[in-house]
Amino acid sequence: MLKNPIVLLDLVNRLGNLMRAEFRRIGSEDGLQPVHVLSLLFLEQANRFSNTPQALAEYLGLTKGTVSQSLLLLDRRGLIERYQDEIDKRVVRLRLSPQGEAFLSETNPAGLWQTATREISANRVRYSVSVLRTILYEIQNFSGGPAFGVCNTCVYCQRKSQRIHHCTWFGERLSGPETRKICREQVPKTGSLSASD
Amino acid sequence: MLKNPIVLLDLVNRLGNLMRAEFRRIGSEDGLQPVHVLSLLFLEQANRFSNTPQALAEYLGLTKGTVSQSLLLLDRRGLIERYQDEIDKRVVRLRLSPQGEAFLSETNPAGLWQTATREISANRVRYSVSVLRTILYEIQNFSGGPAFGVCNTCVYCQRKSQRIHHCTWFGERLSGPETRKICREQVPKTGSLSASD
DNA sequence: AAATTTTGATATCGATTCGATACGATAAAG
DNA sequence: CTTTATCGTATCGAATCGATATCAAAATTT
Repeated sequence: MLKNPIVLLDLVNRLGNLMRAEFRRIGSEDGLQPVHVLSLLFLEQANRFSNTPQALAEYLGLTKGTVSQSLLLLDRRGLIERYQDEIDKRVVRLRLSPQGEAFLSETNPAGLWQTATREISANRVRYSVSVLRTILYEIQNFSGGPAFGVCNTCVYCQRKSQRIHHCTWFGERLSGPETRKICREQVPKTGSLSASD
Repeated sequence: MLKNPIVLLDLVNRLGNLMRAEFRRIGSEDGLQPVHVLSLLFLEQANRFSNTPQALAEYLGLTKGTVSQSLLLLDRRGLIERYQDEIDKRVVRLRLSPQGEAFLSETNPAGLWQTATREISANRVRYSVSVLRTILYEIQNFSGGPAFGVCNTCVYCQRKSQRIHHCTWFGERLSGPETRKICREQVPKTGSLSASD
């Protein structure tokens, strides 16, 4: 009999393929490839420690050279903006341009997914998220790359008061909204990996 | 706050990207691209109603022309065998060649995934499978393509006796092992979508 | 039974991705 | 100050991929 983890892998692959096809459809009107849509979605979610070409390359599992080309295209189309980092001048920071944000809100690449998950209870979604996140974290352990988790489920994220959080990894203050973005240095709290969070 | 279904989508995308990179690594020694490894994995699992170029194209979310090229390469490398269907002579059937099977067993493309899921309980895997399968089925409803589920969780799969099953869709007998492969016409039983199966 | 339409698969072509490699600029280490 | 490492970009060749056209077989209609 097929081992259940393999069935799960098959589902992840297939859902990935389907969403890839959906992103292709979404982007085709504007001449964008799936990788471009994925890049825009990433930049929408990445926090200020993770909005670099390098981080995007790790997120997509591609080389930085390849990603550099995709970013060039997005820049030419005016969908993203690139600017130099103040402190480390080798680093390029990325953000969505107003057009990029408009593209996402108009096309809503996740629309199909949202429709498909409408009837699924929040509990079941949360449970699945915790399982997949555990797997992601394990894969990161074995293959070295960052896991890219949501900031507020990270061991380094400390809540100082109602509104103020602090990241003990980067040693910086975080606003509330910032703690809901995804970060390349995220290390999940053990509690956030269980089904009961 | 980010809606949980979006977090789940992000995880599926990211895991898909990572496994894609892993498949690239696996195939690189033999000059195979990720899509080729995915194709071999599909053929390993597809039942005899689903081992055609068309089904593979739907599974991968690619056009049949594109898939035809990939299959040509796999054929040239001797990893798959193609043969004409007896009844419908337009249809080409696909199967792994001995070399193809050897490739999968030697490289074990799912190895990283198996390692990463080792510590996760069978229950949690099953639960996640049921959630993702529900989503997959919903996406199929909206976008038209087949869902590719495991045969024995299908409404058309009837158990006649200890060893004999029957598919009321294709109207053919099925052996036990056959009911554990994936089929393009699979329609999940409602019970198999709940968390309690 | 003949003509039409549909379906499965392949071939060709151009655009684009992607990895490998090399390169330049900045930062860090010694 | 020299060396080394890191981040990003540029170039090139191989390969994917979609669009379109074509071919053959089956299904449908007339």
